[in-house]
Amino acid sequence: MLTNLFEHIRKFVPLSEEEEQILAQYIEIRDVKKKDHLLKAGQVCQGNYFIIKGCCRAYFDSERDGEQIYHFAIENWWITDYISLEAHTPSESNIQALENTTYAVLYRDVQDGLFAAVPQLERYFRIILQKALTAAQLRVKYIFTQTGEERYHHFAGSFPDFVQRVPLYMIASYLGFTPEFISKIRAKKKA
Amino acid sequence: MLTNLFEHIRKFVPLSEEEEQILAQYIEIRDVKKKDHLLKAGQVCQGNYFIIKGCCRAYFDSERDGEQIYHFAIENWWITDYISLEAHTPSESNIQALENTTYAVLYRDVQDGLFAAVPQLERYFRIILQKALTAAQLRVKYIFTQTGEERYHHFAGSFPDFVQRVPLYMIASYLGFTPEFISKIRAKKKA
DNA sequence: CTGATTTCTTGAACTAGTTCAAGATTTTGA
DNA sequence: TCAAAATCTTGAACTAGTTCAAGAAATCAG
Repeated sequence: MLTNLFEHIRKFVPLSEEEEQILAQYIEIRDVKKKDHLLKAGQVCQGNYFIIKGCCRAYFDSERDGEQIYHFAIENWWITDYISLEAHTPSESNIQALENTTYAVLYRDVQDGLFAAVPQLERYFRIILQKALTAAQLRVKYIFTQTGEERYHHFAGSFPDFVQRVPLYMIASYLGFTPEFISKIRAKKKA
Repeated sequence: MLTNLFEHIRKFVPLSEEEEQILAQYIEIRDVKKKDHLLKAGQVCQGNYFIIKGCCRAYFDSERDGEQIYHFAIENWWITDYISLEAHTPSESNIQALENTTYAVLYRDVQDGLFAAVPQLERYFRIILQKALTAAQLRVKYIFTQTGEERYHHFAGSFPDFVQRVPLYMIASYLGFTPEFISKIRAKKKA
């Protein structure tokens, strides 16, 4: 069940079979159905979620324009609300399954114990976080230097899987514009 | 000279005096004058910069709208181009001093050696990166849920130091709009 | 298989923020 | 101390993307 996670970790740091065993004791595996929530606004986020099978989105409800999606995750991606996780404050965002999903949870309150037992996991997360930060900076770059149309084509080119699996109006939300606008872009392309 | 850095590290992990000595051997201290570059587009970014005294910006040249600033740093902030640093590819961005600046460099190629010598620094960077990622997610949130006007007031409220130290047109760039627009916002407030 | 729900499309009126251009003010370096 | 450079302001014309409204198409649960 945790094979995905073990392999993902091995891309960055060594991990023996004994260490796999230890890790497994610190991790909880869960299932959610499509549309169920891994985290709801108001709850304090308790951990980091690794998607084993399925697809999720993280979003907040903004009074102005309904839901604003800020992150997607599919197989082998981590997803969480760092704001809530770090500050121990109630989350302002929701994490929801877009398909029936199996995921692993690493709870915040056991994380340091795990790092003490398997020190190179501290390194693994350092590397993962650095990659996530790189991606976040790149995202800001694209938001500011590309038009909506360019951003849509760029995203569709970079993540064709998402365009398949996720409704277009959610991609519109993630990219920061309206579903109507995405429709108009596509209409243009056919012509 | 490295007192700032040592204290910053101690906010997150313990650090003995012997470890300070070791760390100091891995770090290089540099000075740049206002307007000089810590990193220029085209160079491969070689390390992570910690601002001891001064103020810098990171930006790329976009053909569409001139310079796009994606990060500022003042005393006790780290700044680098993770995209270039991580992929070992020529940077598309520039890091420039906005004041005469003293900074510490941790070079990529000695970083692992340092972590081996002082393991809790791996943890320090994990924590720092998590905070940076949180900030980056928050930034995307604000970009998408607030109007330009709200974003300006929010930024000015959260980072009054920057509004003092950095020209307004650079803040406009960082927030993703034009200097003219920021002028109009301020004109409105006075009225 | 079928009605209900979810997702996608289209068009017309609209607005937040841009662009261009020019002048005013502030800061800087020699 | 003063000219040059950098920064900030203002107004008028403009545009990328929104909003609203309504219908069409696709998907889903029972």
